Amino acid sequence: MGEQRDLTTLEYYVLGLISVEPQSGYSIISYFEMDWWRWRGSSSPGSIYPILKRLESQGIIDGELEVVHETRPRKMYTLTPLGEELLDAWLRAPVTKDEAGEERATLMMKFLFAEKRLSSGEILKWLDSYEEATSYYITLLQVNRNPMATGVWSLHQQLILEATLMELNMQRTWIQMARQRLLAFAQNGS
Amino acid sequence: MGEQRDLTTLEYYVLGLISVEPQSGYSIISYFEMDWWRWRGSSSPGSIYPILKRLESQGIIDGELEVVHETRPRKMYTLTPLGEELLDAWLRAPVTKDEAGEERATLMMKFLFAEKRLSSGEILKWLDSYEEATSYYITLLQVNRNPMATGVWSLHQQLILEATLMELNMQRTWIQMARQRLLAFAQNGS
DNA sequence: ATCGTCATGTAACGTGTTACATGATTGT
DNA sequence: ACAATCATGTAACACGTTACATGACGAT
Repeated sequence: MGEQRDLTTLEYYVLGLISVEPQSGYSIISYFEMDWWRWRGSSSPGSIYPILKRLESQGIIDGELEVVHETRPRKMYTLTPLGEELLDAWLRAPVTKDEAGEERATLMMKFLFAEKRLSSGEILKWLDSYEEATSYYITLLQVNRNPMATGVWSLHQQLILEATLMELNMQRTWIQMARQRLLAFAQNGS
Repeated sequence: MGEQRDLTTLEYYVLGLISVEPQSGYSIISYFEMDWWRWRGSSSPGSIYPILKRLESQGIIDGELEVVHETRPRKMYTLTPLGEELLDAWLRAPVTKDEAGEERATLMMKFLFAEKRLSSGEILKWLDSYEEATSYYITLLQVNRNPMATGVWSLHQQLILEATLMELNMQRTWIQMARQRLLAFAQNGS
C-alpha cells in the first residue's frame, strides 16, 4: 500500500492485455511482435519480465503457475482488484489538451481496452473529453495561422502547421464517427 | 575517428536547431519550452547540457564562449563539418515503412530542418519516399480491412483501424499538397 | 533589497534496449 | 538428430527525467 507510484504507458499496456485475458510473459511479448495497430516499442523480454515482477510485487497483478497439462509450465498473470481499479481509473481519465496534440497511439490503446471494461456511457464521456481537447488545440493553432499568411512563417513551417491542423481535424472527424457508431451499436447491436 | 555511434532523435533535434543558427544550451531549452508544433519531451537542462558535451567531445559541434559585451557569457555552439555531414545524411535518408506508420512528429522535424539544408530536388525526393512508405502501409492495412467486415474484429478494433487508415490517407494528401506548394514556390517564388 | 530571468551545470534515479543464457518441447 | 518454437530470466548499458545547486544581471 503506501504511496502508489504512477505506472508507465508500457505497464498500462500490459495491464490492458491481462485484463482482456490472463497472459504469460511470453504471450505478451508475442502480442507486441504482431503489432497490428502501430504501437512503437519492440518490448523484448528485458522489459516485460521485470514489469511483471514489479507489478506483482506491488499487488497489481497476480501470477501463478499454470497446471501443467500437455504443455510446458508458464506463469499466467491476472489482475488483482487493485490492478482493475488502477486500469479503470486510467481508462476513464478525461483526455487532456496535451494528450490530444501528441500520443494518438496511446489514446487508441486506451480506447481498445476500454471496450471491455467501461460502460458505453463512460466511453462516450471519454470521447467527449477527447473532442473537447482536440477542439481546444484546433482553435489554438488557428490563431497562429493568421501570421502565417503575413509571411512570418517559412514555407516549411506553414506546411507543418497545416499538417498538424489536418491531423487534428481528422481526429475530430474520427471522434464524431466513433460516437455515432457506438450509439448505433448500442441501439440495434449491428 | 573510429566507430560513429547512432545519434538519438533528441540529438538530431539539437543539431538541427544549431544548423539554423548558433545556439547556447539555454536557448535550446527555451526553444523546447515554446514547443509550437508539438514535439514530445520537456527537455530540461539535465538532458541538453550533457548532449552538448557529448556532441562536442565527438567533434560534431564546436562550442566557444561568446565575446562578452553587454550580456553574460554563454557558450555558443556551431556545427563542425562532421556535424553538417551527419545532419544532412539524416535529413536525406528516405522514409522507411516503419517511420511512416509512427513518429509523424519526427518526420515533420526533419522536414523543418531540411528547408535550409537540402536542395529542393532532394526535398522532393524525400517526399516521394515518404509517399511510397505511406502507400505501402495503406495497402497493407486495407488487406486487414476485409476480415473486419466479416466480424473478426471488434467494434473498437474496427474503429482504431479506421483511425489509422484516416491518418495515413491524411498524410498522403499532405505530401501531395506539400509537393505542389514546393513546386509552385520554386517556379514563381510566391 | 529582492525577485525574475539568463545561464550552466550535476547527481540520483527509473526505465527501456541490447544481448546473452538456459532449457524443455514439438516438428521434420 | 537437429532446428524451431515456447518459455523465462538477467546483466550491462544508455538515455532522459527530476531535482537540486550556483550565480550574475536587470527591473521594481
